[in-house]
Amino acid sequence: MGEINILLVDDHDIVRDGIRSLLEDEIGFAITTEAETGKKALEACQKNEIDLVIMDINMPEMNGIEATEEILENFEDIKVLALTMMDEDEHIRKMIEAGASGYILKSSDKAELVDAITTILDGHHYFSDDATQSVMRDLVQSKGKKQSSDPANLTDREVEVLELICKQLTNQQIADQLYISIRTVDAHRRNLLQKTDAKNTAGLVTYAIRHDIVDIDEV
Amino acid sequence: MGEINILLVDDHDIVRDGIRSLLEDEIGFAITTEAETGKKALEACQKNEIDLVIMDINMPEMNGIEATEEILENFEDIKVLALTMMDEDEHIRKMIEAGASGYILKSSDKAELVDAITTILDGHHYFSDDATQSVMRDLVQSKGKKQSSDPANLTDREVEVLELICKQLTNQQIADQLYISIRTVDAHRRNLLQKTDAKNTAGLVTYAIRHDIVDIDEV
DNA sequence: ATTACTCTAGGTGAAATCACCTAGATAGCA
DNA sequence: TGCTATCTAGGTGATTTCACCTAGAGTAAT
Repeated sequence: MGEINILLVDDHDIVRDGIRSLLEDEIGFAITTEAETGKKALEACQKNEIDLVIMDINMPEMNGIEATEEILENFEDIKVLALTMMDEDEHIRKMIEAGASGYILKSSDKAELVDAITTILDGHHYFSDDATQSVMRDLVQSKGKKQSSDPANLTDREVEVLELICKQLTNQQIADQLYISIRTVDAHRRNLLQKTDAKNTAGLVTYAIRHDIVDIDEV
Repeated sequence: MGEINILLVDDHDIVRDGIRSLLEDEIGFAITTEAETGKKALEACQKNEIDLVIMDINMPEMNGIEATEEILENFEDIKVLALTMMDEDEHIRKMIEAGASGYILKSSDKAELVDAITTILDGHHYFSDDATQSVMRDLVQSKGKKQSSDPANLTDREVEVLELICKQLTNQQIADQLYISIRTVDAHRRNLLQKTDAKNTAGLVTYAIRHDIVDIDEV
C-alpha cells in the first residue's frame, strides 16, 4: 500500500497510545503524527504530508467537526475518519457535512478500524452500522414529526395564496391569477398573518417552508 | 408469539408464492391474506384484521408508498415492512415518510426477513444494511453539493441584513440592531434584491434558505 | 333555522417596501 | 497613486404591505 501518513487527533493520551499500538503492532499502518486538539491538528497538516486523519470529536480549543472543515478547506486530498464515542445522529450528520469520509465508534474492533481505513484510502466512504442505524432512527423521527404540523389550519384558498406569495407574486398578480379582487387577496394575506402568527411576508414564507406547504426547490 | 395476521402485497404471483412458502414452511409465520395491488391491499385491511403488511413498491393501480400512507392513515396499529428489489435512496426515504417500520431488499435471506418481522412486531424499526448504506451515500452526496452554492457573493454585512430580514425584522428594527441608518439597511436590501435576483422579501427568504444562509429551524 | 366558516370585497390610512438617484469614508489592491 | 469594493447615508416617490373596520353570498353542520 506504500507509504501512508496518518495523523491521529485525540485529547486523551491513553486513547492515542491504544490506537497507535493497535495500528502499528498488529496491522502495519503507522501513525506518523499526533495532535491533542483540533487547532494542533490543523497545524500538523500544514507542517507534514498527511494522507489520513483519524479524528476525535470532543476536544478543547477546536472540536473535530470544525477541525475537519478547516483541514478539508485547505487540503482537499486529505481523508478524515471520525472516531468517537458518541453515536448521536447530530454528530454524524455534522461530520458528513464537514466532509469526513467515514465515521466509526470507539467501541469498534481492530477489524472494523482497518476496514474503515482501507475503504477510505480507496476513495470510498465508510460508516459503521451503529452510525447508520442512528441516522436512520433520526430520519424516522424527523419524518414522523413532520406530518404533525400545521397548528393553524389554513383553508384551501389561503394555502393557494400562500404558495403564490412564496413565488414572489404581489397581491395584484395573485388577484389576476386567481381571478379575484386584490382586496380579497389582501384579506387572505391578513388572515394568513394572523393564523400563522407571522409578522410579515418573511414570516409567511418561513412558515410555508417549515410546514411543507411549499417545497423550497419549487418556489 | 400468538396469532399474527400478515398481508402480503406484490403483483407477481411467483414472488408471493416464494415468500409465503418461506414464511410458512420454514419459520412459522402465516400469510393470512394476499393482494396484487396497493388498492386491493387497502381493501384487504378493511376486511381483515391485519397486524403486519409486507409491501412491494412497484405495483399497478396504487404503488406501495401511496398504499402505505393510506393504510397507516386508517389503521395506525398496522406495521408495514417494505420488501423490494430497489435499494434507491429515494424509495427508502419515501417509505420512511409514509410511515413504514422497515425496509429490506428481496435479495435478503430468510434469516434477515424473519429478523425484520420480529423486530418490527416488537415495535421497533428495521432497516437492512443495504438500505442504510444507500441513505448514507445520498446524505454524503447531498451534503457535498450543498456547499457549492451562492453564485451571488454577498458581503458580510449583506448576509447579516438578510438573516435579520428572515427573522421578520423591519428595516427600522434592523437599523436599530446594527446601529446604522434605516437608509443604509434599505440600500443593503436593494443590493440584496439585485444580487440574488429576487423580486421581494419572499424571494430573499427563499434564497437565504436555499443557499443555507439561514437555517429554517432557527428563524 | 340558526350557527359557523369560507370566500368574497370594499373604505381608510399608516407603515414598509421597492426603485430610481447621488455621494462620502474607508480599506485593499495593483 | 489611482482603482475598486464596501459600508455608510440621504432625496424623492411609487408601489406594496399591513392594520383596523364592515359585510354579503354560499356552504355545511347542529
